[in-house]
Amino acid sequence: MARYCRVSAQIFAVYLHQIGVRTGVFIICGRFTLTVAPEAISKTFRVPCSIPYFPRYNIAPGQAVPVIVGGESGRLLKVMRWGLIPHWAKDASIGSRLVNARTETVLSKPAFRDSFRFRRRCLVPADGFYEWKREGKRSTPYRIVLPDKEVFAFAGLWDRWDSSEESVFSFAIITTEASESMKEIHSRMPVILSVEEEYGEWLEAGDFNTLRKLLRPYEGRLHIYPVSRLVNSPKNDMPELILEEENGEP
DNA sequence: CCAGACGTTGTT
DNA sequence: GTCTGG
DNA sequence: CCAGACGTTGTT
DNA sequence: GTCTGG
Repeated sequence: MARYCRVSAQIFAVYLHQIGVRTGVFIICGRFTLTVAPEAISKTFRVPCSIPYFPRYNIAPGQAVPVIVGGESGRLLKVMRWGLIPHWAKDASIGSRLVNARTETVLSKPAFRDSFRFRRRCLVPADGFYEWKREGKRSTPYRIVLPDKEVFAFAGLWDRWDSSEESVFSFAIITTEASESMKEIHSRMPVILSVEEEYGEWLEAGDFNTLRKLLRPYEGRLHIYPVSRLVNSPKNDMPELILEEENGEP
């Protein structure tokens, strides 16, 4: 088994560049966390995973993110940009608006339906995500994790965009209405998949009923807790962002 | 026919 | 106010 | 999601 | 690329 070491942000950026994620046109960036080791991703999603160990506490749209896609020869981990650029787009900037896709309309929207139909579906590994609760003018960030903080996946869609200069792979995260526990914070939530059967179905199923069944609010137990406002800025990416605050409102 | 959009979120 | 970038 | 920009010219 | 609006 290969061993991984923690690498600097600079080295990680170089690595992303090497595997085809260009920093020029976009990049390097909802919000969610992915702090687990590559071994955990590999084990949970049954996919070869050779990315360096680089915990991320504040992943924002526009950034390069590892996702899992299905393929003829099995699952594959691929780094993509968050913010789907449809293959027909004239320029990449549309991606900054296609960060989420609604479950309710995913089959009818031109930007998403082909990805849904033609198996350009992906799993987006995460071990938590942020939502902001609005209270008047104030908004407070919360982090949502599974009970044991284990890694899970958002249901995603991806596409490939080709310009004369480059090919960009990008994805969007599917949303649905909030579950009972999430409604305290927010009216919507990402689609969460957390067991192997769901992973397989989302990547490989051809039947729309099977797929739509997966796109429901997550009713399992969630741990929801307020975090530091430092998370507001995508520039901040450090372990302190996911600490439990002592007295409720941070 | 061509032109223009193609998306979600939340708030007023 | 609204869009783009992260 | 939030933060930050919101512009053009010409020159290095 | 494909649909909607004019």
